Amino acid sequence: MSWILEAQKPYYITTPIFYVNAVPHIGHLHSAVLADTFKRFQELKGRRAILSTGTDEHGLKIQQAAQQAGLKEIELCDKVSQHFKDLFDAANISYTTYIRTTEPRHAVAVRELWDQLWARGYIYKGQHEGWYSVSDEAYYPSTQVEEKTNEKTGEKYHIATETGKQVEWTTEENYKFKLSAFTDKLTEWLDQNPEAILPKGRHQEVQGWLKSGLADLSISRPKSRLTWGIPVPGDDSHVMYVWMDALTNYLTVTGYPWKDLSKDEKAVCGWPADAQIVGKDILRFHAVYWPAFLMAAELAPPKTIIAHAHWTQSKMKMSKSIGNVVDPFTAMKEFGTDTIRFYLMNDGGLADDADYSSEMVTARYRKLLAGQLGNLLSRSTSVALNPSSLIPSAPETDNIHADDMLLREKMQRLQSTVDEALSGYRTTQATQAIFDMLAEANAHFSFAEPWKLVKDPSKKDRLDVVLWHTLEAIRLSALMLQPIMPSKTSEILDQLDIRKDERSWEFAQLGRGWEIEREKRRVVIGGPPMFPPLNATK
RNA sequence: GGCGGCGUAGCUCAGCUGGUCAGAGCGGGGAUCUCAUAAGUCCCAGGUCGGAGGUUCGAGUCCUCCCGCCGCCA
Repeated sequence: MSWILEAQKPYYITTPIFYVNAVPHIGHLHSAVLADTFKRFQELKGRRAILSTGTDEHGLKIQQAAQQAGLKEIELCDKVSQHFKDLFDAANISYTTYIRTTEPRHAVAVRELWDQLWARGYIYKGQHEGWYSVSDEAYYPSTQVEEKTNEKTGEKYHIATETGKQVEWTTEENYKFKLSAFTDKLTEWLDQNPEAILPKGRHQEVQGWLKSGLADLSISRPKSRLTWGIPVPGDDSHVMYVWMDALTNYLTVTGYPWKDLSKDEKAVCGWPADAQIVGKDILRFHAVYWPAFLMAAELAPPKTIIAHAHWTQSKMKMSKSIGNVVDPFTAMKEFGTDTIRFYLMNDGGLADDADYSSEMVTARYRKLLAGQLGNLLSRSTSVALNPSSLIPSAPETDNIHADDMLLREKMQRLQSTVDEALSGYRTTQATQAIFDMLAEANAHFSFAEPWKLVKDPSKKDRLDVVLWHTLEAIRLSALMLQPIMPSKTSEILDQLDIRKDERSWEFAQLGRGWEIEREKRRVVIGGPPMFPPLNATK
C-alpha cells in the first residue's frame, strides 16, 4: 500500500536556484550535473522524475546592479537568467522546470507560505537592530564586526570581519520567523534520519548548529530600502527577505499551494523532494531555515540534502580577483559536454574540495574515455575481426573459458555496485566500478588475442565468445554511464545496435543485450573513434 | 577558544563492525602484442599506514596524549 503511493510519487530532485548577480561558473554546473545524473538514473529505473533548476532574482544586490547598469531589474534578470539557461542547455541538463522567482506563480506560492506561517503564529513583528551591511544584505553580530579608521580623514567606521564590507548600526522594524521554536523538531528530524544530510560530516555539522540553539530569523526588509522583492502580504511597507522568497521555489515547482488539485494529483505533485543538491556554502539555509519553514507550514522536509564541496584551481579558491575562475562554456567547448560531465562526476568532491585542472580533464579523457572505453569499442568493432558485423550469440556454458570468468564476474556484479553507488549519491564510486570492469575487459581481450583466432577458421567459436564478451562489456558500461554521459553513450549503444527500449536499468545485466532478433542486427564496424584525440596543443 | 573531521606509496585517494589491510588509479621506470584512437596488455613502488604510549593473542582499524592540516561555530 505505502509502496504503491511511493511508486506513484515522482522522484523530485532540485538544484539550487542561482543568484543572477554573477555569471555561471563550474560550481553551478557541478550542482546541475549531479542533479541531472541522479534524475536520469531514476528514469532509467523506470520512475518518473522531476528536475528543477532556475534562478533567484530578487534582492538588494540585483536592485543595485540593475541601477548601475542602467537597466530595469527585470531586464537584468532576463539577461542573466537566460545565461544560466544556456549553460544548462549546453550541458544537456534535462530539467523539467526552469523556475524564476520573478514569475507570478512563484509569488503566489511565497505569499501562501507566508500566510500559512502567519496563521500558525510563527511570524511576528519585531524590532531589529544591529550591524547591517548593505552590500552583503545581512546583519552581523558585534563579535563579527571590527572598527576601522580611515587613514585620510580619521573617521571611524566598521566592517564585517567575514566579508570586509562596511556595516552600519541600523534599527528597523522587521517581521521575524520563530526559528527558535524549531530547534527540537529539527534535532529530532536529523536524529531520526541519519542520512537526511549527505555527506555525513555535513549532517553532524548541522546537528552542531542546532545544539547551540537557534535565534529567530528576520524575514522581511523595509520597502524603503528594498523594493525588488515580493511584498509581505497585508503590509506593503515590507518586502520579503530573499532567502524566504528563494527557498520557496522548491514548492512553487510542485504547483504549491496545490489549491485546485485532487488528493491523487496532490500525491504525485512531487513534494517532498527526494533530493536537494546544494553547495556547502548554502547548507544553513537549506538544512535549517528551509526545513523549519516547512515544518511550520506542516509540510514534510526534503528526504535528502546533498551538500557538495567546491572546486579549487591550483589549490586556490576560485575568485574573480585571482582570475582563476573556470568558465564552464569554454571547458565544454574545448573538451566536449560529456567529457566535462564525466570529469565532474568522476573527480568532483562531495566532502572535500577538488582541484580542477585542464590537465586532469585531458588525462581522464585520454586514459579512460578514449583509452579504455573508446578504444575497446574500436577494437571489438573492427573490420578485421568482425567483417560480417554480426552480433555473436551469447555463449553456451560449455563454451565459456576459465579465462572469461573474472570478466564475467565483474560484469555480473556491476549493476548492483553502480546501483548502490548512485542510489547513495556517490558518483565516483559508480564511475570507478565501471572503468574497473572495462579495464578487465581490455585485459581479457588482449589475453584472448582475437587477432590470432580470426586467422584460424577452426577457432571461430572461440572468437565469437571473445567478441561477445567484449561487446557485452561495452554495452553494460555504456548503459550504466547513460546518466552521466547521455549523448556519448547513446551513440555507443546505437553503434552496437541496441534498441532504445533496451536501454533501461533492467537490461544492465549480463546477457540481456540483443535478446530478440539478434540475427537481424548489425554493429557498426570500422566506425570513426568515439572519443577522437584531443587537439594536439594541450 | 569550543565542536567535528582528517593526516595511508611522488600525486589523488580506497580500506565497514580489529586478524591476506599494507591497496587502487595517476605519474615514473622496464617489457610486449598489433585487433584498435602510437591506444592496449604485462612487470616494477619495498610506503615506520603523522608521532608516542596503551588495550588485545593480534591495530591504519579501538583508547589516551602530542604534532600538523581542514571544516563549522565563537
